[in-house]
Amino acid sequence: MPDLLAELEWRGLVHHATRELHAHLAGGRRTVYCGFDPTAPSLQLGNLMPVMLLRRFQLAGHRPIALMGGGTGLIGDPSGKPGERPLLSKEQAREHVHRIRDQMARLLDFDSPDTRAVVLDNAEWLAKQSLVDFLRDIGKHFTVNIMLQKESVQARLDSGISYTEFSYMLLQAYDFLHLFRTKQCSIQVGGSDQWGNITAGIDLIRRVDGGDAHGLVGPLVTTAAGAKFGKSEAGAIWLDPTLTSPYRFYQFWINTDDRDVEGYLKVFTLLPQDEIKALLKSHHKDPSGRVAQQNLALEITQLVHGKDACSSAVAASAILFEEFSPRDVAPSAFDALAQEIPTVALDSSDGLTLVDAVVRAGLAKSKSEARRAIEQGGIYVNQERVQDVARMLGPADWLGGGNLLLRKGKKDYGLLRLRR
RNA sequence: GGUGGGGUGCCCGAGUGGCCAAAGGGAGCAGACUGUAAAUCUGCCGGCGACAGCCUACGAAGGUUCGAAUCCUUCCCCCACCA
Repeated sequence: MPDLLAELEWRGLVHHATRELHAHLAGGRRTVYCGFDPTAPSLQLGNLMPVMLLRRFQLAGHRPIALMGGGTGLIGDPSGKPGERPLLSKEQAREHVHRIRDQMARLLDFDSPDTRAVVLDNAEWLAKQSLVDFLRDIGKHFTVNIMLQKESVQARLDSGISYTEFSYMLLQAYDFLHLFRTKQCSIQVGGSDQWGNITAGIDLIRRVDGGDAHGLVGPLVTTAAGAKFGKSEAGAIWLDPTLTSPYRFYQFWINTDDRDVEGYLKVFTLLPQDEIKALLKSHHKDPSGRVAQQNLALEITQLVHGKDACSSAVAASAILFEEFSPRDVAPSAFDALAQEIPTVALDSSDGLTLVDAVVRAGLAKSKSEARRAIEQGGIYVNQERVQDVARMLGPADWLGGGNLLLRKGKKDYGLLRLRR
């Protein structure tokens, strides 16, 4: 078995790990889990690092469990949150669990006989857990003193934390114990904010069962520019293609800052060390070639959205970002583009002003904003800059049977199509 | 419970009767430069608009005034110190 831990170290994926994890891993095939609370209908980029951790364990011969937080999601994890958050409704949680469960199908391997991934939902055991039994069997093993010392709680002591969120770590600890007992799961991984919750579980397992459990958390992924990782201007980048199109997803990675690309290749791709080193070498030699970004985008988009969707995203990017004249583009290319970039169908183009078109295409929130963009030279009709605020759209603007490509700034596109 | 301070645009933060759609900074957007990068520089940055202007905005509701973010009253919420 290859040395997984050394590999993870090299990738900068070990922010914290229990001391004997190395020996534990060397001892044979282990079962490892990571929890995902259904706070949103889809995983987002922030969840990708832990997912990839599971995947790496799996590739190294261990068995992953993706645990859906159908139960814990109802409580709310205070870790890393500045304040109390509204509770998720039970229906919402159920719906989210359902959708996230489906997403896992592509990210982990569910077929290999020895290391087949499993998806579980902690609602299965938490929902029917009796309060009295829980307090007697689990609660007794925690002192409030220790709980108060956890960073996630400390951070909230003056802004306030409800009893509900305060209890969260007990539930997560109990999850670990449950999986330890029923699935022989001995390792938990997660993001760096999960360390406190994970060690709570490890301690519980030792106290109650005298068991030996381990944990590992990855780094807090950052951007060189100091912005939150995984957010674009438009908000979070989702793994669900209906929430963030594969094209947009691909573009997100293509735009990676030079300073971040090395870390991202290591953290998010499955490319082997020598390939990453080679990529970085050519990247340093000629950053303007953006080989590293391209490979990064390609790898991750393929992994998350599949080969076909990825090729479409690449194709669309080629059409939009390589010199081309829209007037020469075949109508079928517009059909392809319509799948990738925000597209609006119109019934008629009568009396349509450019200002309205820009708003309709979602490139501006208001007419004022659209007007401003035009005045500042930021709006392009079929790749040609238009600065006339009063511009009307006429027949000459509609290409290939009713397509009009709008662009705002360097890389924000929208397609208008006439319905016929 | 008492006393003092405060709630301003996406965020921070100035403004104490008209010159305030509200200084300054950050974020964001556009332009130039470039490599769909970073840094830098320039412009923009409530809405509507025939660009003259109109409407909505400074915790909430009332009031004073020709005129209020700025004064008064009540209410809600924060913070500090005291007990």
